Amino acid sequence: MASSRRQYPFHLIEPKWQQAWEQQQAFRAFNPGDAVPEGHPFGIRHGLSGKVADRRTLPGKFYILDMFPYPSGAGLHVGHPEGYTATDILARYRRACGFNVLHPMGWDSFGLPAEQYAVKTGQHPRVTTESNIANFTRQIKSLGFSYDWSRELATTDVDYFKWTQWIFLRLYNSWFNPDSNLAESIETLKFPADCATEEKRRSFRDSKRLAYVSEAPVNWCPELGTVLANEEVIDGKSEVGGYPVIRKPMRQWMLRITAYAEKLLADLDMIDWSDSLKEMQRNWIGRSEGAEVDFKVAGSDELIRVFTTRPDTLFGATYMVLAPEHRLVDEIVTEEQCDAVENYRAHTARKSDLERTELAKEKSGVFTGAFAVNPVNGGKIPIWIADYVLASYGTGAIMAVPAHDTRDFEFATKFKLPIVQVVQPPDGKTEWQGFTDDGTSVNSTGAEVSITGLPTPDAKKQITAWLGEKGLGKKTINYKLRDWLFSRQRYWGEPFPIVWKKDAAGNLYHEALPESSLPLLPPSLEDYKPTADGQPPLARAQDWLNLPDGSVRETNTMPQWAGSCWYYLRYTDAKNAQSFVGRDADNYWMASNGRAAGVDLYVGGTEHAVLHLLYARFWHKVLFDLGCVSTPEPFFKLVNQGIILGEDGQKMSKSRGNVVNPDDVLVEYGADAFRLYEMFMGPLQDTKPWNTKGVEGVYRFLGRVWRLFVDAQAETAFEQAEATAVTLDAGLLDHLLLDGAIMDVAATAAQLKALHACIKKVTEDLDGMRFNTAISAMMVFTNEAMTWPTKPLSVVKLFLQLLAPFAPHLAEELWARLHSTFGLAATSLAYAPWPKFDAALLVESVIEIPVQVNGKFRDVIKVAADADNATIEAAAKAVEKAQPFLAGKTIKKVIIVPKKMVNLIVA
RNA sequence: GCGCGCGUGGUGGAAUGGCAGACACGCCAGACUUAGGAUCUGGUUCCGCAAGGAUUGGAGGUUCAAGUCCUCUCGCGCGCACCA
Repeated sequence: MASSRRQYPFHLIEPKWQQAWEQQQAFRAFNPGDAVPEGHPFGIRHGLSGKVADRRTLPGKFYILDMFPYPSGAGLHVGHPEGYTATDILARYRRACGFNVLHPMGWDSFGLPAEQYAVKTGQHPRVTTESNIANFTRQIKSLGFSYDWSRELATTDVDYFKWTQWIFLRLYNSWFNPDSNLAESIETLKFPADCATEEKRRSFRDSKRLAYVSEAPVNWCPELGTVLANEEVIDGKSEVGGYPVIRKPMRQWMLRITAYAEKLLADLDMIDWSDSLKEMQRNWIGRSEGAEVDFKVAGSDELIRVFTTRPDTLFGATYMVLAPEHRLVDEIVTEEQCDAVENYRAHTARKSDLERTELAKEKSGVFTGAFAVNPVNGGKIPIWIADYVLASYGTGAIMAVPAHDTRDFEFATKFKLPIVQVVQPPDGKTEWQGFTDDGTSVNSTGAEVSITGLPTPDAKKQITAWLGEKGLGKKTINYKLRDWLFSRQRYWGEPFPIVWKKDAAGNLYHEALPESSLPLLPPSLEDYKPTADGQPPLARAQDWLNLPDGSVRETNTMPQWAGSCWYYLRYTDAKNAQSFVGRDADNYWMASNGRAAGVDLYVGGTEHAVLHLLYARFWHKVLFDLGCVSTPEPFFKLVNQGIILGEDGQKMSKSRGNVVNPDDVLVEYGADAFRLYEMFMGPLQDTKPWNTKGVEGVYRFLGRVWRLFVDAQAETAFEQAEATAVTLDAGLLDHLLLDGAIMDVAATAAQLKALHACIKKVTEDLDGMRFNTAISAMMVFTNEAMTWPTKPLSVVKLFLQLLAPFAPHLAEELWARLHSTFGLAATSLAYAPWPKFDAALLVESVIEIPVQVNGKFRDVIKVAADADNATIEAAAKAVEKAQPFLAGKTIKKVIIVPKKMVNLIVA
């Protein structure tokens, strides 16, 4: 701090305006039906002051959303405000353009760290969470973001998670009807004829719900005493602490996201996300088209169904592989092979999924002793088990075509299994062994069917059709996407509104609580650890757990993703007590704006490219099918901000000691400089290193803007007054006077041109989210304006409007001073109409045109803007610097691009 | 391995197929100054005294004209990764 003199008194200006905005609720967004308070700047701008707004009188909406943060104990890092600054600039810009802007902030506040702290200290997670939220709020507010804080929410708010639980009940009470291709109420489900008893009907219904129960292996960490999400497990160890994690089957709640695989894939086409992001979602969904084919087991009635994307290679199937867990393994294994198979299965069962994939570069497997019959040619092929076939994908069994599949090729090579060519590569030179691309079928003729000679796509079609006719197989689509494991054995999450009961036969079954019983609060506990026998912490609360009628509550809680799946909807109607979101609010804020629909702009880190964004799209689509929301997609345009690296170009981390704390930067340079620097570093989407010298650069720019407006002598007086003042308050700013060169005079043509060039550039760059070049345009303007002997009021005023979204505090202060000095009516800068540039002012009468000789730049000529080609050609030929290259040569051709350039082609 | 993206001064980065390096950092020189780590002015891609030449990872190509379009290649980053 002591290192240098302040460029300008941001330490007084910034708190002053932050308070003013808060007092005025300047950035409150109004819903249809809201009364706009008398004198609110939004009301004044739009003629709604003191009136009740409705859809007809409200201007068009613009919904700009940040991914809400998890309020960690570490506080904000410089990566958070990068996206927040970008959205804030755009929110302020859109407001100035006349939109009704929704720009909210909230907290993704359930989560493991607060719970682990609770386990260690006994401190209730809510206490930790609230103090972290308070710290995040302070930091975010100190940056001057124009959030509508009246809509603030936290996923841990009872009024919020009540509705998260409500949405869960909607999922629970719905099924996906393949005929309508929609989620529907479970009441519309038709029972098959054999569902005679209530038990059977219940079990059938439960098997169709979008939220259902299954036994699935989970990542259990005995040391931490908790289950971890897949993304919390790295190399078989817990991300926190590095303790071993084992796979353990447990009763789990699942959400049937796979029912939406096709819609989640297809609807990517209607939204404006980056190609790479869409690609990540497509990869995750992993659609693949192929066929299911049934193979008979020789000497048995059993059929083994395989999935293949290459039915055209069926004639080349020389063996078959089942996943070790495949249910038919026990049925078909021969006595001699029994021990070997059992050993192998036991061995793979001990491996985690990770070990099975990453460590098993070398193929392994065991022969079962059984054989299958290839349906196309009757050939007997051996059946193996191997862990390179996954039980969870396709049918858990494959036909192996070693000639044309890399994995099968490796396996066959290792175990000396036959390799038969059935595809000829298109060019004769390519080796057919291991050739996996399209080619022409060969050696593919059987007694009943032949595809020899057909190109791969035709061969696929033909063989699939034949299989279908014979009832041996059919065209199938498979997805990598799995159903979503939705339960966690934790305390600090939403409890499931579910109870367990026993039927007459003593079988457990689940039942939803009625909506009227929501919210279901978690019990208070002394100890947040799981029980000794591994039950989730909620099982400790006996009073809570056991209901008077003998039923028992579900003890799992929902994962952190649950709350973030719908928070953007709640923001539109954050205080609604009757509904998760009101129909009018949803209709207004999520309306189409003439394009797809939903949130107009969503900005956040790429780490949520798949999980959060896929989960939220899924919930949204279910709610859409059920008629609860009006749009099929939640987020129309999505932008990922890049990562900010440390000054050393490395990822910021405590251990490297290269973490930049926004609080420190703010003390030294102020919020406006911080915001400006975050945007000036480079394109929003890029990864880029922090550089404190760069902050100083934009800080100096703000200082130049300050000196453009403020009288130098008055500033010296102000500094002396400040030095002797007992208390520092904004009143000291009244010592400042505007620079005398700012006058209410007509602007020169050059001044107007500089201004309007700046308006044009800043406007276009804001529309394209090119913040760095917009800032550079304002620097260019300032550098030029510094040289002006007089600074016309009309020009510098408009410049402040351009600056306002970027450096709102400084702009507001100078705006207010300008208005008071010239006796103008005080208007709110935040709602002042965005300036329009006048293209006529940018037109030059004389323009410079580059002259090239043989495509090489030699000089520029100055000609009238409307000069004809003959004039330009003559001028170009006369250019002095071109003469040495023209001498003694004939000009063969002259290329003139009007107003752009001249190219003289010589021989 | 597959997919996506990116390679421009000492640095961050600009450039609808038409004057490469805007703007900023850093550096150099000067002015003001007791002082400068404030401010202001000028310079700053490389080679060359200059004229001029070279130059956007590398090699080809298309074009009157290529950082920009095409092909190949090298390097970096991200994502997925035995998905049949």
